[in-house]
Amino acid sequence: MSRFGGRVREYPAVSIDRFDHDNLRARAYFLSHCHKDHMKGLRAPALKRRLEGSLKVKLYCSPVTKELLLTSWKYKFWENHIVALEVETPTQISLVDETSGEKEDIEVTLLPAGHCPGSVMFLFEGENGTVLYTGDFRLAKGEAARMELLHSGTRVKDIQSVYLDTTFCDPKFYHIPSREECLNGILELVRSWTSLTRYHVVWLNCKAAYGYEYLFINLSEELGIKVHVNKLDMFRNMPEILYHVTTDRRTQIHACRHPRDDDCFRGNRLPCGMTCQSGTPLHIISIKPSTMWFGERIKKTNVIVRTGESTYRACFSFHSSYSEIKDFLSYIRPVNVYPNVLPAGGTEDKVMEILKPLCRSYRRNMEPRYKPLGTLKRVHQRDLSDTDEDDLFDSELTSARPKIPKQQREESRPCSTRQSENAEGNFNESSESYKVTTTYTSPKVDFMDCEESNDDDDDDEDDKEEEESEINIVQVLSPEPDATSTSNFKGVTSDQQESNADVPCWDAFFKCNKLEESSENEDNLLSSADAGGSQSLFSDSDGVSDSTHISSQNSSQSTHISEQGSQGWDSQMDTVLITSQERNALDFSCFSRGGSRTVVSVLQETAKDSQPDNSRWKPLGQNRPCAYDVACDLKSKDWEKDAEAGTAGTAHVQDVLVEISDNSRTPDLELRRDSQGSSDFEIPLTPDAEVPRPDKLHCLYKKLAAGENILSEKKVS
DNA sequence: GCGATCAGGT
DNA sequence: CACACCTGATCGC
Repeated sequence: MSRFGGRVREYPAVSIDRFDHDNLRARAYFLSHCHKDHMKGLRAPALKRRLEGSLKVKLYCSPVTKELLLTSWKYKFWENHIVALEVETPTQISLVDETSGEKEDIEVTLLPAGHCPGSVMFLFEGENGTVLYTGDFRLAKGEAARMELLHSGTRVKDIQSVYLDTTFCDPKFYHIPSREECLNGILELVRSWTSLTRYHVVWLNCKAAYGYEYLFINLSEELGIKVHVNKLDMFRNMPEILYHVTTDRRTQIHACRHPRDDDCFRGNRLPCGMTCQSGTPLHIISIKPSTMWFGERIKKTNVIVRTGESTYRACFSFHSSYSEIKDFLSYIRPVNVYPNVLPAGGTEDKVMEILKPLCRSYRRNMEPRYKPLGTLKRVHQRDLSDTDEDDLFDSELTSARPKIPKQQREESRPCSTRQSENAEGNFNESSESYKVTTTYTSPKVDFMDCEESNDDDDDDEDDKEEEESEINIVQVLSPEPDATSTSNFKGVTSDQQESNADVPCWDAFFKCNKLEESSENEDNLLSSADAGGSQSLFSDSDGVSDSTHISSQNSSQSTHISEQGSQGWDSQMDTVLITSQERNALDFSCFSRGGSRTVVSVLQETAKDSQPDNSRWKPLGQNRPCAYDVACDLKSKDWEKDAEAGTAGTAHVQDVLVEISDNSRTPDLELRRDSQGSSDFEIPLTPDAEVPRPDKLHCLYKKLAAGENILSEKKVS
């Protein structure tokens, strides 16, 4: 929870996300998003009074935030005092002191924050320097590098201070599965359940807060099932959301709530009261979105955990993980950083210890630090969001780093035409491994801070885990093991392969982006190789493997209110607050659609991170797609393509065999981790050490296994 | 009666 | 583990 006091040191005349106490005297207010902990004092009588006596005081926020806020009658009195600022559009604001007439100009730019609909970061530029207030944010690695307006020319702006969302700024939250992984895990679970019969319904046990909309949208898009919610009037001007939610209870996906909804559920009743449909009792499972995280060295990420007979938890995070935070900050590299949040059990000092080294004000001349080897080969090309390595010896001047060249970004930018052109040639490679998804998973795994390493005994461990699965590991996708679901999966697999073969889509972009990314960042090469290699190298005996899903999907959560008329919903698109023309920015599509009951599994390996994801729908200058635009457009575009191709949609597949992957890859992984700038656990590489090659390592492992002494081969000091 | 705060719950 | 919210109790105005 935010403990930000509302004001930044550089511009004390503005208040952000806090509206009580001293903030009552602010000359301008800013609201980053519509979560209650960022709205303290916003409806207090004291502030209301102040507004009534003022012509000048305004509240600035994104159009979506304004819309959401004003939907509540409690905030209606703000109506004439809110100014919606278009995202990524620098705006000059005069801060006038109404009593003294004193005036100060400031430029503010809203940047998408990926936290919930309408969520933004504020970039302030003025006489006292450039300040970035992140609000709450979830940005995948590399996203900062793609934000045009964080740059000036080709370099990152000189940012004095960052006020940072440090919710998960603790190494124990090292990795949180990407939005796509989580989304697709949920998707496949919901798909498998709801496809059994129409009486199989899912209750998404979501909190009463904005932020789950992209989940609803994507489930609805993929499965053609709208999501039942208690209220949807706040989305009345956001057709891309509105279309996918409903107040009609006769649907198979529910996200409705009730004060005692857990009791409802226990009584086989949905929070909305539904318990049967046309006389037939419903079969309900619940899925509770929860944040799951993984320590640095965990080897697998199960994004779905079965917690009971018919209850599941699904990974879902509104906030950036530790590694994402570090990536972000080390790219921005401000002079100062101030945490907005104290992570659980953490102290300010502890957080600062982590953050300070990523700032320019930090003098690191005490001890020499070496560039980890992994970065050497990509110093010029890597993903610029990578952490500090290549600045290790640099002075402040160099902290303004080149952003990703526009052209490159353009390539990552989904564009339907380009996509279809490229698609076929590209997608095969990254989509060659498919697996029926049957996810075995243990609650322990998911909520554990897995520091256990994925070293040499991976195979053994895997065996062990499979044994465990007999006991406490559950089969997620066939909650009620029955022939139906099982055969369903199998059939699906082949379908999917077919469709993947025919339909240009997700994978095309994946590949496309991979190419893009890989020119900057070797990680993707690795994951790409992994994805391709895993299947042939390690096949599961029964074609069913312990897995997590990943796949398509986008969705940055920050949003505009926007139109996007396409296909089926033109009729709903008539109310539009803002027009963000971004067609051409939109699609990297890859949505399954239509009748496809694809089941895809992705064995995901933690260290791979979410790199590929980032590239797919990055905010790209002014034409950046908003989450919903993207979601919508993706669908429609894909639909079109599917129609053209005459095939069912496809789902993206990127398999990385977790369990196995790693004997041969361990060194790479290690290196990658190092190179991504996590400095918590690793022992720094010896400066001129060579990276062991997989074959060499294999040799070493063999010797180790045989009890031979390998020390003679390596110089040990 | 209202709001702020805290405890407790999900 | 923690988020973001709700409810209910208590306190002060």
